[in-house]
Amino acid sequence: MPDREKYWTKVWDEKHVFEPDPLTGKKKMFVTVPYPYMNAPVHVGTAFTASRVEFYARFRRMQGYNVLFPWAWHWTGQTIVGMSLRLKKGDASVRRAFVELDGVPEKEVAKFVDPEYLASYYTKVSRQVLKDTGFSIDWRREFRTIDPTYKKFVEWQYLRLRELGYVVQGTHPVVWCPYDRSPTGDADRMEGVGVSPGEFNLIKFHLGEFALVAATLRPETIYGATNLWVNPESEYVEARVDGELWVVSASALTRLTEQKHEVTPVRSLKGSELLGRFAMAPLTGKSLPILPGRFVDAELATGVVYSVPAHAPFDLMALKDIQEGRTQAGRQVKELADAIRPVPILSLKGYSAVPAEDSLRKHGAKDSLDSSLERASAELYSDEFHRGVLTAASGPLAGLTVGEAKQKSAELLAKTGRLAKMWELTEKVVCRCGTRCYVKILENQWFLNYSSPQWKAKAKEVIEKADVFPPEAREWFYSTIEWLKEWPCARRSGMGTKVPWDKEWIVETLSDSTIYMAYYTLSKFVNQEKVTPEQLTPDALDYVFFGKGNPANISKAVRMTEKRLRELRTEFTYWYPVDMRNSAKELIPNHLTFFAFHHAALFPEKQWPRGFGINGMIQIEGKKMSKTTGNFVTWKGALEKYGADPFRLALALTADGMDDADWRDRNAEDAKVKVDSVIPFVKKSLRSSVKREKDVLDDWLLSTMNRRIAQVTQAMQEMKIRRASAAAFLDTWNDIRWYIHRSGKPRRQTLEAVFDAWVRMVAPFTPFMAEGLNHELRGKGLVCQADWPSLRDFPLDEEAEMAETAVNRVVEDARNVLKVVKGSKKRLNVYVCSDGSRGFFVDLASADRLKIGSVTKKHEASKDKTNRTFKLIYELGDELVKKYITARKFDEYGTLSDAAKFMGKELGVDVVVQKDGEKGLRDPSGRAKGALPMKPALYLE
RNA sequence: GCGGGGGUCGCCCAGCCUGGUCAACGGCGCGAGGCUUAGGACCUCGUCCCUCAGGGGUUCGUGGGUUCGAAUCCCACCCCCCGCACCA
Repeated sequence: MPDREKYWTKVWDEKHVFEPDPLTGKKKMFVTVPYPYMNAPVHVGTAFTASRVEFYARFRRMQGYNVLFPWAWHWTGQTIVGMSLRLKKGDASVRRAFVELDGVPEKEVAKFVDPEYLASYYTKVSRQVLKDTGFSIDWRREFRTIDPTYKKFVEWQYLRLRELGYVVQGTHPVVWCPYDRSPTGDADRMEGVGVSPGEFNLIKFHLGEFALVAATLRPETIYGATNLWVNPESEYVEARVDGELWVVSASALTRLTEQKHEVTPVRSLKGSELLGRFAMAPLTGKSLPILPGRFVDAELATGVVYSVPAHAPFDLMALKDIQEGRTQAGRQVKELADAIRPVPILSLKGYSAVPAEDSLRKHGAKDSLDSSLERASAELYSDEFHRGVLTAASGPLAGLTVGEAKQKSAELLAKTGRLAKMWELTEKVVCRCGTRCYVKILENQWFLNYSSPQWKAKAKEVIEKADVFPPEAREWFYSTIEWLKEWPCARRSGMGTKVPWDKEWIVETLSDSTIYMAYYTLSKFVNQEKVTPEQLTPDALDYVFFGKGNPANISKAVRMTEKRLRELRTEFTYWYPVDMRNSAKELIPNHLTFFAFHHAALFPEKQWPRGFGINGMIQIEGKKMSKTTGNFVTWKGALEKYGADPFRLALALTADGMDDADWRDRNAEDAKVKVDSVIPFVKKSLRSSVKREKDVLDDWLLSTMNRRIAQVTQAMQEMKIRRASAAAFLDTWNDIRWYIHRSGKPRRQTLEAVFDAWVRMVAPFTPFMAEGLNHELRGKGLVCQADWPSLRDFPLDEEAEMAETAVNRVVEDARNVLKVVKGSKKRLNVYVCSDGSRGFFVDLASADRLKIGSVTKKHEASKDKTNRTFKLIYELGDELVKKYITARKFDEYGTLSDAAKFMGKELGVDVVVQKDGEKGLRDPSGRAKGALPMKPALYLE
């Protein structure tokens, strides 16, 4: 860490500048960012999101707000525990990620088998990184989400939510890992990401007194069934299921148990024992042979399927496997298979009568285990679903579309009593631990009832009343609120807070982080050891956060002084509500909306969040950041490579709105060069400056500063960090450069005033450099505590601005001409328009359309310029024209004459400015009379 | 599929809400010149096409439409990104 950064960090620290306490009468600003999850060190994505709040915090502080920017660490949940576990089991990829991507030393990794150690290590590293980056955080309020006091807070929150009826119990199917004994979300899966439970139809085929139970998603094909498939190698069972006798795979039986069916096994048998027997189909009454299907997965649904070879590539192929000898079969079984012909039951344009045959030909599968059959099935099914119509072969389903027939067939089957349902995964799902998952019905789970219309309405109100930056994000919140249903808010495993009334469960991590911002007001006291976990009873917290109850009695009950208790309350009411919460857009559909829901439920309107800031995701060198591809940059890595200020500036300049931010080394290097050259530039400029009276250029620069300050202020208030930082850092710099270039002899007093404002404008972005520069310019005080630049110090001067515009327009026009004109030219004649022409322009621009006639009458001499003048009025634009009309004192001729030397230098020719209508005019080509206001005539010779 | 956001002159991106000031801001890259012992950095200019007078032509995903006038408004279509839940 460079000395400059170390020095100023220490100064900020010693002066406690970022440790705000309630100050009566001072306006406050409470800004937050979601705490990062400590299964990894913070990375540039975290930095991007958090830096937006950091810039905003520093900006608001300079605007005079008492700003609180706290920080904490997210430890709760399954992920950290899961990673520890995987490491313990010797998973090489986790270890590699720790060492190679996160940069953890080997001897530390060894200790990561303890999840709390893992999290504490990353917390330690990340905290230091944030400090080194110069974040203006009040570290006195730091906490981890497994702290006993935090748990007290969450317990209290859930007790109250439950009392309000927002926590309900329910029974739902989940993707389940029997090894972890826990639901398996996408993040926990090795295979089958995105797969969710679906309901399969179980169709019972009579097999003696038993039912051979086949599973299908396509009951509408029942009329095309020619046979049944079982896997000859797999275990099957005869069992009593919900009072009936079923034959299903052994695996199916355990899963049926998990789905709350009543199950008693009778005897097991091998799949092969079923081969060659016949089972009777419902609806059709056909007797269908049971054949060996090697593709049948006993772990999926019932391990029995029925065969529709006309429409299912798998079935047709499996049949051919037997017929062509690829599947071993006894003679009797083979004869049965040989006799089977596909039975088409729907017509499909673009296919022959047996679509599965076409499909097989197209995809060229070699046997029924060929993986291409997956694709073939999906494609054929999609076509059939969208375009297929059931034929007469389907009896009562004839004429229906596949979608309609699906429903109708299920109804018909249900009527015969030969339909049951079973939850199943449409694709194989494997847990990170390597265990195959299935669907389990979880009973008596706890849910947050986001379905409640009243709650939804209130949450919507929270968003409606808050600022949302950028405004496009608002719609996303509304649709999320509409769309949210019951959210399972408790889990069996992982770190976290136990559900206070049901200690078997742990509050799920997205649900324990919804109102914790309130806890920052308390954590200060906890860290100062002024409050213990035991004191944070629900009653005490009711008082602190709701103002409920009698503080005298409560303080006695929890053995805390009443004064202290009231202090906690004061701290909360001072800081709340949250004024700005910023996060990446991916959190809109969950965390940020939950945050709105929970505040709506628990707090009165005046404590609802006031502002939401949303940013895009981070990309690295134009590609998605990803640990698996190694396209990953840690915050620490970037910080050490470029230094705090360049890192911050590069982040600020990356992106605005919900656009994805692209982290590129080049940009960071560029930012470093820029940051490093500010102070030398300022020093050099001041050295070259002179003490003198103000001229029009000084007025121009001061006026331009006014506009920059306004622009930056506005952008910051709208969380347009990129725009703000670009204007503050780069555009202002260019303005100053232009002034120096244009003026030749910059005025010292002007530069001093401008630099003084500039250093304050860039301070939120590059605070270390700014402190250093401020120290050199002012010699004392801290720029982070200085006032934000005031517009009043930089008067607008429209005439000075117009003068610069006039000069630049001439230079631009002349360049155009010089570019086109061949031959060497020595002298540029600039003819400013006559007063008459100016009067005509003014009258024409201010006249309304109908009175143009009288204007032209008044200005006989300028009449033939009417069209060109109108065109010019359009070209200049309303704003400039208005300015021109009001600026009576503006002297175009004087301005351009004064700038003649400058223009000459820029253009490389002598510039002579004259005014049309003056006597002694030198006008060899007769162009002078064509001059218009802000558009002098030019003549090169 | 559903929901949200986008597609702009080599690249990144501003403009779009509130139509004309838009060949379209800014940055990067590239080219020329300056500065410098040299390089880097820095400064200036140029960077869609044509043009010996400040002009003209063709552009803002595609195709239509509204309008005197559309990057901006309307309709349809194509493409990209994000989210879609027992998980941070």
